Amino acid sequence: MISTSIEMDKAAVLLKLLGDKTRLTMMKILDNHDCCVCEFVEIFQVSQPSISQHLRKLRDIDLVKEERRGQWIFYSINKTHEFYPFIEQILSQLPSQDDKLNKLEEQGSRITCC
Amino acid sequence: MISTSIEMDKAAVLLKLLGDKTRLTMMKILDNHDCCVCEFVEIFQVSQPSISQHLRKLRDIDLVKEERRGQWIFYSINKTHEFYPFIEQILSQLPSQDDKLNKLEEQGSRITCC
DNA sequence: TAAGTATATAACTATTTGCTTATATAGTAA
DNA sequence: TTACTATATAAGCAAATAGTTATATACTTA
Repeated sequence: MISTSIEMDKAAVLLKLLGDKTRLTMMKILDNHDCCVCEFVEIFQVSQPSISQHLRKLRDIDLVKEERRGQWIFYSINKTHEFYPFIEQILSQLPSQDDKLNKLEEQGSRITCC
Repeated sequence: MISTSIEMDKAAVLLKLLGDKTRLTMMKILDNHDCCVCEFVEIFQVSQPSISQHLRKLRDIDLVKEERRGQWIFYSINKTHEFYPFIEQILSQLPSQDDKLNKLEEQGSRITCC
């Protein structure tokens, strides 16, 4: 059946996107907090373009939204995505990543940046 | 925390494995039925080595088990896997792939082979 | 035993991926 | 305006991926 086939296609695409530790952690964080690019750069200790490219992949299929706030661009989860319930159910089974944001806060990186 | 990090690692590895349409469909089928290699070859219309290689990846992290039955080697889901509940919850949200096995049955491929 | 069938592995290839550095774009503030 | 900050994009590269064909292994059956 065509609809079935399309859904498996879409599911595989989503799972592949989540099948990268950086993106998976991003999504887990974004599920509870909006974040800007520079925060992710700090958290993952990779280059800013690398973070931008991960976010672009997530944005390209509408999993996340971007919103400019002054100098910064904040990313948030798109909870209206057709597949958000699917994604959410996966994310809910992962350990909280709040410690990473807390660490930023302690460093002052969260406040400085956003 | 190290344990958290390890779990995100493992989850990403699992999701990456599921993030391939062939393997995802295999897992969905195996969740309800044992299958042998030649059935998958018929279903996916790719070469036998390609199927063997996908199954090997799934077996390498113990997601599936193999069992010889006479001339054939049957694969089944390893329901005792530490992460099986995680996997199962994903698979449960996918459309049934039974039509693919039914089609084999109609062709006589299922009976002939296994 | 020899021939046939099922599966695994090896070797190769084209494509995709995730990273990097360099640069472009866009907003902020002096 | 000019300098600065935040982000995106381009280009290039090494590694990973998924497929192929050729071949090896292992069981079945005559």
